[in-house]
Amino acid sequence: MAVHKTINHTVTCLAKMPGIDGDHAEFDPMGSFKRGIIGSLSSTLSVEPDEFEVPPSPDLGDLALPVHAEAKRSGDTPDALSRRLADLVASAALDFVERVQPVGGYVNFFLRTESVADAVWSSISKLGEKYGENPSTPSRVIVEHTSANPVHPLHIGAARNAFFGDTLARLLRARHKTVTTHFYVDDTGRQTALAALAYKLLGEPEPSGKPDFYVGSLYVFANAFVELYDAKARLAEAEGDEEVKRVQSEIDEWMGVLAEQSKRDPAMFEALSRAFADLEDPVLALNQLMMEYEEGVGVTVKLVRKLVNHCLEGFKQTLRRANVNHDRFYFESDLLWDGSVELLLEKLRDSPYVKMEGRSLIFDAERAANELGLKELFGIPKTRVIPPLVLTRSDGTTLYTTRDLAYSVVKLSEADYVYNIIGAEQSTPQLQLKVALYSLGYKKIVNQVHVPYEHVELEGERMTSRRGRYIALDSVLDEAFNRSVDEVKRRNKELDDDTVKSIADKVSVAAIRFALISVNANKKISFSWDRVLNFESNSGPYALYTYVRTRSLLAKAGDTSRLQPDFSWLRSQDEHRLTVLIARLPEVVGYAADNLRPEALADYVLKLCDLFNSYYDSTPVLGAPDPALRDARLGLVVMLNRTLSSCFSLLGIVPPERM
RNA sequence: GGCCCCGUAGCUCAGCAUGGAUAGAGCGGCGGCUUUCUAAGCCGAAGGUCGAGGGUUCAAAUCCCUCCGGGGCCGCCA
Repeated sequence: MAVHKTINHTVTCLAKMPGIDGDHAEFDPMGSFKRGIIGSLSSTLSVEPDEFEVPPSPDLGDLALPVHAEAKRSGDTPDALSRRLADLVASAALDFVERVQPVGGYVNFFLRTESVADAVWSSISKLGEKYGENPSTPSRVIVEHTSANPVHPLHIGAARNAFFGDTLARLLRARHKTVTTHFYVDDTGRQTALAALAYKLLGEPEPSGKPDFYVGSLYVFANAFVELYDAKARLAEAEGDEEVKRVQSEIDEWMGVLAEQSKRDPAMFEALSRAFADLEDPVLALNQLMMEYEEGVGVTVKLVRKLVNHCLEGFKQTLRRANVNHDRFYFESDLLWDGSVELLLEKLRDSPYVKMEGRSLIFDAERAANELGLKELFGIPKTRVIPPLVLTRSDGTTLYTTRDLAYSVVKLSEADYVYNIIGAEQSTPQLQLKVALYSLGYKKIVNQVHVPYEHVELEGERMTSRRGRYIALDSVLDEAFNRSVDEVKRRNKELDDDTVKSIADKVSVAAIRFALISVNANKKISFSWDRVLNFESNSGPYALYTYVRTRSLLAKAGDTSRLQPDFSWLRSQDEHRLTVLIARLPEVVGYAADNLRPEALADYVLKLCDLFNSYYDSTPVLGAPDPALRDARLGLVVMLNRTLSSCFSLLGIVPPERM
């Protein structure tokens, strides 16, 4: 076909131009156009592809090259320079450039719809579901995410972490990185010991109900009983009215927690209040359990691992439901038992930046950072003071960050880059960790990045797992599912129950993932049901709905596999804009992955949907007045369908065939 | 007190990395659209001292400084 000759001609031409990577042209149509333009300017000016901008309005073109800076360098006026460059590009008569226009210091390029569509069509024909991938330098990457303490169900805040990490991993794979996702199981801390203590007191029964919820209940009770014991002891020794008042209010607070939790699980409350009352000293029992687990004492190891695995089983069920995947669960305790932590502690004890204070070991991160020039290396201001890091408790047991040092060494031995999705409140310890490891000679730690995210708040307060005050991801999934079932039934009365459920399942996950991923990670999210159950514009379900419209069109069109559209028929503004936007997917993927900003992809999806829905409303596809026009529009729908599918797969959502 | 993050329309958010062309969406409110491919949709009008003030620049929501408001962290939680 003539059309296909044109495509191949365009692509080969680009591939032969200096500095153009043939393989890359196949992945990134827009990039190849930029390179083509750069080629036509090369006699006068050297331009990088990323100097191009997207004009603020499509009326100004599809690509813009700002020349203010160059004009300043060369002593030209921006106006004169942009006119000169525009003439240069025009005289090159690039077949994909419809028009070049110099406007106030910019050179604006209007691309030919047909050329862009041909390039995307060719790319999609070759790549299929890989369209959107944007290869970069290959490297091994570990993304650690979720990593919630295995003592309570995943709440909606942990879900934000999980969705962010999972989406980032998908984006990095689209950059052709070799990605391994890790869930770091913090099974050695005080939190786990609390739940384990309660579990032991009950005689290690099989959990009733979903296991992570069962463990979560143990944890809230254990924590409350221990806090109460501790507070009461302090009350006995409290001096002065103010002190007494303060401790008393703490006691009231924990009594309140017990009351709330006992309503949820009266039987467990009864059993545990007796068991804790019988304990001579719960704090002592707790510390002993913690110590035994760190030392690897057989019965304790069995107990804690059993409890932790119950909780992880619950996590896995929930995460599977939400399409979140982890390649590996890494147990923190293993690092203690195989001597990795001790090895690091030995090195640290010899470090000039470490000293004993009282009975605990302290690392002077500020001095280390200053003497080794690490603030500059890590890109933080010189004025930022890094507080000292406590490495061991007075009883010799380790703290979270200390164990995390050993874990970081493991991760860096297995990957070139490490992204840790961890709450913003841990910025300081994460920085201390980098300084400590660098000071011990682990220079590769510069490649470990703490990716901070802010919390999901509940009615203006932080959710607290310790007090049992949180919204579980399971509850949100359930609620969204029920709501989706209603909506699907209302619109599709003829569907059988299984189909309805299958659709509702996809819609609900899309709603939640989309809602949480579309807000920049360093902004707090205030949880509201309205937000996560939003099925209208700017939502996951809206995007799915748009996709379903394309599905439905394609299904009605019959077999499109041999479609050979002549895109010269695409002449409307909407068609042009849609085509150009579709062609931008690879660069959006590149941007989102490289800048750790998955929300950019969500934003892109919404733009595509808005444009298409408006087009759909105004323009008949199947009923187009001419068969060739129909095929061209159908071809556009095929490309949009492919583009949305690729986006969904990157966002971890699965589109239904109808809804 | 020191440090980190946030502050854009009534509400929820894009845009800020690499300054650039009239600051964009959605929700809510207002007014319309369904004999036509799924109305979870579309179209229209309204709504902004980009927290405040200074500075750098031909050009600042974007960079720098100060201040205000909210959140977080600051020695044995994670």
